[in-house]
Amino acid sequence: MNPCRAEFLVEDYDLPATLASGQAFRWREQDGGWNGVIGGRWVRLRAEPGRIVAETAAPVSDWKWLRHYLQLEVNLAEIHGVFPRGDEALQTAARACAGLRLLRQEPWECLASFICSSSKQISQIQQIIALLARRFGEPVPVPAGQEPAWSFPGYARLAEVSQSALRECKLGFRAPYLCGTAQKLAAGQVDLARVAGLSLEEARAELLKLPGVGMKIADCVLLFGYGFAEAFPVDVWIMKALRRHYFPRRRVKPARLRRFIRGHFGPQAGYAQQYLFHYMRTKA
DNA sequence: TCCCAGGCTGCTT
DNA sequence: AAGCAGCATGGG
Repeated sequence: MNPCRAEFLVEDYDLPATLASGQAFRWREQDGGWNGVIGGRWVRLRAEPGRIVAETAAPVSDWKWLRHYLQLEVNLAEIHGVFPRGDEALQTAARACAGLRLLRQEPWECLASFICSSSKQISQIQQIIALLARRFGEPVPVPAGQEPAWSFPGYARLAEVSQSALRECKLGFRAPYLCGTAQKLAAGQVDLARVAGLSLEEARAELLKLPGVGMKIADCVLLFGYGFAEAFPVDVWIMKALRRHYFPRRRVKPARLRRFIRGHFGPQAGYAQQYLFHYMRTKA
């Protein structure tokens, strides 16, 4: 098995911040690089000045899948350019998060990951996802000397797994959610491929049919898995940021908050959300 | 020991 | 529509 290597010229790409910002949960830092699995391929990424160096275990002839995952073609300046002008809090967060990008993940893995995420810290989500892959995924080739790695199990596989087996992967009360969602997908009651072609509202409604999926998790999948740029996941950190910057010492009702988000952040609300989230979590 | 974590569900008001 | 307990598990 010949390892394979490629270089991608990038401007304005903060790889560590991107891979560790709570969007994806399979990246591990090792010796100054990041090891992960994308779509059944082991990948190691390393940031160098002006470029990203990628190594795989298996030969690769077309790197389109990685360019897409990393969203290399996205122009961050254009995105920042449509943020609301007078919003100093957002501008500050965006400057502090320069080079942080939204990844484009496989929808099922993204969905399953965020079902596991509810009321968990990022480090614990990483542990859960690692346990699921090791136990139910398929081994993937890795270069000599590297830790073994597994693909993320498909929903058909998880649909035949017992809740107690999932609880052994530390899912806790989320076990029936992941189980139920996998079974519903396996039964064809929701089609993840079809979601990509729907409007934001229709797509969200479709995901909300799945057990364990509420507004927050649905918007995470819409943003990180499907690239709906206006999706705006609201978790406890974003709530803190919104209250601090936009509703100081006032109590905000959920309906009003949703209206504010829709009206204020604009067509790239998802990026705005990620910057506010990352800034609040790491720098504020 | 206590509080909290990239929440959702079902029940009450 | 809004508020809230309960749900596992582990970090700080």
